Amino acid sequence: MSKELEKNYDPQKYEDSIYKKWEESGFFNPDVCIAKNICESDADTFTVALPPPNITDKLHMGHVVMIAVTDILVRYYRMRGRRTLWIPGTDHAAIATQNVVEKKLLAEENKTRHDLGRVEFLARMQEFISQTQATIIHQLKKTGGSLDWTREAFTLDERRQTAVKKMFIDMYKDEVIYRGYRIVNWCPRCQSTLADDEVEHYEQDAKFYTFRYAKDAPFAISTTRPETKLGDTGVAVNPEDKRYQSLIGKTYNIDFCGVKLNLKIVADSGIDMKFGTGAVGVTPAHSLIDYEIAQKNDLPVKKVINEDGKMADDLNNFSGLSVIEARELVVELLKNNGLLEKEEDIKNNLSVCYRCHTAIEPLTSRQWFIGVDKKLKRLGNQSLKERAIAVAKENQLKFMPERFTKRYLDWMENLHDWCVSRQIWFGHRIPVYYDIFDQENLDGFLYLKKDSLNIDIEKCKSLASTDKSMSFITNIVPGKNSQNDIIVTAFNFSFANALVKNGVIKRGDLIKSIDYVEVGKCKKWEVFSDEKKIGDSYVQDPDTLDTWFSSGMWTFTTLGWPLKAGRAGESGSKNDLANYHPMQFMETGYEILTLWVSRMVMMSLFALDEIPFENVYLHGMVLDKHGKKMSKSKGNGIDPLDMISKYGTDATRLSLIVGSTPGNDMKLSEEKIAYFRNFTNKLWNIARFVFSIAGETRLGDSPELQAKTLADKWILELLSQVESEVTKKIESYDFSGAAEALKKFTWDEFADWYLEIAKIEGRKEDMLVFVLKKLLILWHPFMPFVTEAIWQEMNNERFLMVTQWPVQDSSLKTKPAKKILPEMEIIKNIVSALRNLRANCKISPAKKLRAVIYTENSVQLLKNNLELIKGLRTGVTEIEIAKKGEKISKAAYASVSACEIYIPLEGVIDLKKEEEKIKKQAEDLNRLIKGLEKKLDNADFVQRAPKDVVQDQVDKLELYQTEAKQLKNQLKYLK
RNA sequence: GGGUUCGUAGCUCAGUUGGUUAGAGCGCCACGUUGACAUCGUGGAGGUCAGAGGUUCAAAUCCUCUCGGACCCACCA
Repeated sequence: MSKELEKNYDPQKYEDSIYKKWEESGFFNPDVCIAKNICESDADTFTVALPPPNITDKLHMGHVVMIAVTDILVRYYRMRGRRTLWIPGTDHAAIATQNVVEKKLLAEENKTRHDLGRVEFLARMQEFISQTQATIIHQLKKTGGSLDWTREAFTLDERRQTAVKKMFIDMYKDEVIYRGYRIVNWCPRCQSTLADDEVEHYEQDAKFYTFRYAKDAPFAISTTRPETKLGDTGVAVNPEDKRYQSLIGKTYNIDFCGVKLNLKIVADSGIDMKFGTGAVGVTPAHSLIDYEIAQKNDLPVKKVINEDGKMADDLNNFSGLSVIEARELVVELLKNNGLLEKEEDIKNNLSVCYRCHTAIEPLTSRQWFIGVDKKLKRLGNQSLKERAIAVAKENQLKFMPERFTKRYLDWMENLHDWCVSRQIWFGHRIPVYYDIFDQENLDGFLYLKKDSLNIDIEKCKSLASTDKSMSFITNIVPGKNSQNDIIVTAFNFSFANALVKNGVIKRGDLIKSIDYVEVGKCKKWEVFSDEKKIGDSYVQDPDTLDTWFSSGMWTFTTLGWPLKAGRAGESGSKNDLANYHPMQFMETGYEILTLWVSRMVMMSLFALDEIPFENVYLHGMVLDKHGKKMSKSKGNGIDPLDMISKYGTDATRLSLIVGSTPGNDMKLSEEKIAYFRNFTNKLWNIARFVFSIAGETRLGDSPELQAKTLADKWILELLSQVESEVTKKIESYDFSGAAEALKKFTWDEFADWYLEIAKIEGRKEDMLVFVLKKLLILWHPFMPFVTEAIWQEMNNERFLMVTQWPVQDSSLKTKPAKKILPEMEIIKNIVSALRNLRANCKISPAKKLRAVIYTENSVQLLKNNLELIKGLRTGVTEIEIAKKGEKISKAAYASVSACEIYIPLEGVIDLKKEEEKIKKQAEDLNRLIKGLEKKLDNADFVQRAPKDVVQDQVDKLELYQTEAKQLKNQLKYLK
């Protein structure tokens, strides 16, 4: 009785149930593998953290690449007996996710987050997450990644919150984190700061204005942004510039469009004398470069654009105008007063927010920074930047492909302090607290939640009138302050203090009802994580941390940090940090090398003084078949889940592996995926055939193997070659090459030759089962589902997933020999030649033919394998074999492997046509021969080239000459 | 402006330190359906390796330049 498989492999039928079985087996978890003796407790580790997909994402092809690549290695090393751990999780992606929910809120309820308030808004966020997070996790499981779900993490869950707080506090204590008043990238729409690399640049048409500030100004300046000139506090010139040298150091009081400017002329060698007028208005509050010039020259910083993208209060006519309106007004006034000297069209780069594409405003703001140049005792008196550079230079941290090391180093070397505070609500809130009743300079305001306090307004008014330093506002006009749409009452700190002192409000009640505080004005703060300490007296900083702060900690928070490291060699997740850090591998797209990878390195170095991972493999982008980026708006994206349900996970994954190289973009088409679906089906049918030959009872056994025939020896030899080739290629990250070598063996050798031979020779149960099993093992990392499905059908008790990878015999040659088992090659060559002759002469395969083969040395070999030659679809039913014989005329002739083959053709085809074809072939060959002869006549070549190369050429020439002779013979015999 | 990367058959791409007649899949053409597989088989046509120069006995491969595409970084005040 043989077991029968379905005619076609149906991935839908197997994938989900197999994944469930794997999960239930616990083998994704190294602790279970150790307990069940799949690996030793002190085996080498292979640890990876899955780059956590954003919770708002759907899975895209990039994710599948990442999983396919990593899963190949994870499964491979698991089968090799390493302690293998791959930790899954999701990322809260602060700004991105908040944007999605805010858009939704606006569309569905026409509300902003301020309408809801922080608590209610975060509740909505939570609601949203609970749906989307489940989606992405479900999708991750569909990809077949062998992830240890018992260790699943989320960048904003409770453990990560504890870790982030500790990290912040530790960094603060070491003065790596500091509070600074600096120029930052501000997105007026997101109402938040952005990191430098979250800003994108687009070229646009702009006007370049050249003008004098006023009639009495002794210089003209040029700018594309005249409105910012309201904030100028200086004018910079090149110290070499003779036009302005005499002015350096002087100060001018100027009326610029009705606004008083106090401009000091300073020298800066960075100024290009040839560009514009050679004099640059310095706007410290709204340009990074100007800010730096201002710092060097002690110029004051004057902020003229507010966080809402509108002009500041004290600019008379300009106040409250948008940036664009202000620009138009400035230009108009300049024109009216005859101050505008030039107006040119130029191209310049507009900076926009990478999330919402709103133009960003550089402006000064009080923010939290990570000082990358701060020397740290814990890092041997090196800075984060220095250590992060050193680990890459010392090759502790390796990149694949290597060229990305350079990009990493370039980026690191130019790194500025990193602004980590974000003015959004969704994320890790900064653990900084302010006692607003204990501020030396109480000029800040606090805004109350709508209807949160019942206060006697009249009483407040009378209280306020007693002291000039106290003020309060009610019913603020919406829009004047970006935070105030819902605010009806605001106090300054002095007034709040007075209210508490006079018993109008209880301190705790006041703090509870605060919606927003201008903590930027506070000069004292505390940093701690102690919930009890917070009590009723502190206001927490409203800001949250840059999303990369927490995702930068991913590699060690997923292993339990800040819990103690635990004990290496002992099982259980409490020992993860000791057992599995640093990780061995990180796989991600090259586009976030700087955004994320570099941050993980710094965070890990700070927390543990260890690199987060040893190897970084960067994959390219998946483009559509025309080489365009896949995007939702273009609608050219290929949805991996559609592909998975249509063609199966294995085919989808393989299509992303074969034909792609690390670091390079790849084009993907549905046809390519379909091709690999065909291949999974081919493998399935190989198994189906083996099952039909070998009885069911035998499938589970590991038969004692006996190679009985030539073909048996040949296929085993090939198999062992391919084993070592695949192993080698996986370890050197050549997944495409490994899969191709395997595919070649599977399809071109095993299926096309050996299975056909098996049908003829018969009694191959053991051989077929043996090779099939090996094939399943070798294919498993690449195609986990179909291989496991077949394995399970073979009644194997153990999972294929934890079956041992064949251990390599190190004596095996690394390069496959050109010809394995020459006798088998002779047979194959003859079969090919027979097919070839027939096809060339366009003889229908149905037409039975007779052949005559003359051979000096292989008579016995051919006679032994006569049935093979006849049976392997040559359509030759009668073969005469002899050492030598009489010449045969009017026959197709071929000579391979020292065998002369004749197929009498009289009455079968048009002999004249055939003759012409052969003549043409002979001409081509002669050309090759002449070339080769010339090469061998060249003394330089013969002397200098390696001997084996020369020998190759000599052999080749001989071969050609023989072939040429054969063609002559062909002509001869055709007549 | 600085840097990276790519340009190989009609299409999508391999081609590892220079060394067989530059490979594969799709598509195309011809023939076929044989005891697993039409999601299949056999055979074939198709390339001056973007262009020019150089190094070398030997270049798709190394160097220089040009053209064309993609990307990264910096940035014009």
